[in-house]
Amino acid sequence: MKESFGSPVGSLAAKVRTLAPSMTRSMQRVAEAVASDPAGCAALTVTGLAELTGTSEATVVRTARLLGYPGYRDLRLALAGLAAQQQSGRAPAITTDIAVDDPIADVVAKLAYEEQQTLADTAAGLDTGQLGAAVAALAGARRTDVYGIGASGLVAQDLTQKLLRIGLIAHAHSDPHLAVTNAVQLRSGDVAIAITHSGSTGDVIEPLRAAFEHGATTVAITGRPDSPVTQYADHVLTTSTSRETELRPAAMSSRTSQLLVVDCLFVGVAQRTYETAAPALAASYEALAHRHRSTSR
Amino acid sequence: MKESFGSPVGSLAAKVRTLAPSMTRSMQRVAEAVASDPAGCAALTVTGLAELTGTSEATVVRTARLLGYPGYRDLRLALAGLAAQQQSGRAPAITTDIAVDDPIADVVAKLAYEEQQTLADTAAGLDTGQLGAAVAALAGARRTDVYGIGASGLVAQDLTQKLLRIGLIAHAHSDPHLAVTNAVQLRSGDVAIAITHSGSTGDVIEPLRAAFEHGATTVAITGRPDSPVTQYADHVLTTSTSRETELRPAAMSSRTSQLLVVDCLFVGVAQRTYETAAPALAASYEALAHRHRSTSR
DNA sequence: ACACGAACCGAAAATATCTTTCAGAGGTGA
DNA sequence: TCACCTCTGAAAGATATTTTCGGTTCGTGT
Repeated sequence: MKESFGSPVGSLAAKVRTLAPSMTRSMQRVAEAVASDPAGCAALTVTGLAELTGTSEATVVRTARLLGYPGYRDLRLALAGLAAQQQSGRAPAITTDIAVDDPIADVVAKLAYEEQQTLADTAAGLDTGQLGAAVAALAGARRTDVYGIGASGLVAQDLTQKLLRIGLIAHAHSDPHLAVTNAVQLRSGDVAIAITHSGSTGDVIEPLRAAFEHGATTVAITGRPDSPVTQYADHVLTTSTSRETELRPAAMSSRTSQLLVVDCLFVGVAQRTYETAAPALAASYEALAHRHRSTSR
Repeated sequence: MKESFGSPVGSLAAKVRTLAPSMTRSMQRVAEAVASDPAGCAALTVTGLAELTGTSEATVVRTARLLGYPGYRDLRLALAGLAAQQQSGRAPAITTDIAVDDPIADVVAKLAYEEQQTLADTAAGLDTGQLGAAVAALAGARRTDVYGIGASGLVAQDLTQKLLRIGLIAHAHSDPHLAVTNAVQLRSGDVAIAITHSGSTGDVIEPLRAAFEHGATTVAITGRPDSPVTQYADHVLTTSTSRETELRPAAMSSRTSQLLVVDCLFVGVAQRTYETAAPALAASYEALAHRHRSTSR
């Protein structure tokens, strides 16, 4: 650990210019090659660079020394660093929508970027007071019912799976009739959660309303804090709504957003019930282990 | 495969995580050293790194190979690049795990940050060649079956819902018996997709195998590119594996990662079948409209 | 013009670094 | 317990880098 790498990297081009006059002709050729294409040169060995510049290995090493590195090896390392910086400095520029003719690599980048954006927006817009209240209710609930339909139905199931894993009693409903029938069984101390992006999915509002009227604590996870579903919700958790495009329907970003909220609920509840949650998690992990074929390791 | 050198540099930590389980003990030591201090390791020779990790040169080289570089020299170059990037990119603040006594606001921030990280890692690690091949197969398939169990089952359903929306024929199976019974109906030109984080869930492997043996095009979405499931997969899509903690089980990040892959598949297919996909999307949107109560706006 | 010396340059030797091979250690399943 | 198989590091082998050293060029003084 004797040596920090050769000086602030960005200055390489400048250093070449400064030192150029004091260089011999062949060294100048090497220096210029290095300055004009750091990435390319980083891929070359001494011999390669010597050939490229029409000089010898010795000259390459001399140049490296002159530029302030102990030898060619270290110059090369610095070059790789420089190349990486240039690379990353290049614009993120993924501002445009996904187009029909985008190459697949762009699709991946854009989708990832947009979902990241959605997460950031959701986290920023989430009311921690409401979240805390919902967590408290869940942690103390006798049982919990979750309503969701379509894409939101999957989120409802995700939440249910998680809660079951830490020993709580939870059910997900996507059949509106069954949901209502179950909702009327709820009473004070129980929790009902409705998940709907639009906030106006009748099939989800009805069961929440039934639960609300029977005295259960109700929670709505929706992208529209002013929508009908919030009428019957004691606590409203707002998901973010991002601009939807033809190739990226709203369902996609709302799902990401809803899942983050659900995760927050889960972790919050797990914290509050840590004494029972931790062993329950461990137990369910154990139980699954034997369902996996032994792998290569 | 064309793959330029050492792939997008930022993905190194992620690659270490996905590959770690398939590594031997000593290789893991090396990989961990490299991931935790890229800059430091870039300054070391093979011998130095071998000594530091208490292993041999051979092991260091083996590790470099496993990480996808032709040899240690190239790993070292990539490391130097990574170090330079970190240097300039200055790390964000939230590094610690979620603790039992974190206030709820921190939980939100940390979860959002970690999921963003997961997305970035996944995007970086995704092989666009494989993805493109899978998309092509899906776009031309007579029918598609998707297998997934537990948390992955929800992802399977999500994919199915999406494909149905653009007019493709797709089914999600979480019952292993039914899945196999259906799988043997598949034939050349059909597609079967298995989703499993561990890659060794027997109940998901069996149906994929059946489909594979009956000539269907098979795709595996897994976090373990070397796991049993890939034996029967024509195309392997790798999801990222992030460090799991007690309060944030692996299922959480694997789900995020899987969903991104699924979204990419969907958008890719929608692009390829735009002529039919666009009207189908519009139609399903229309069909749902009347199920929503009119809102205040 | 010629001789001399100093700096420059590259071929090849010397050294350092990286890669491969191989045989023993340690573990696993029958 | 034994056979088998994988993991591991020591050492041999291959490359890459650095150093040495003698030939060449170019400028300078006579």
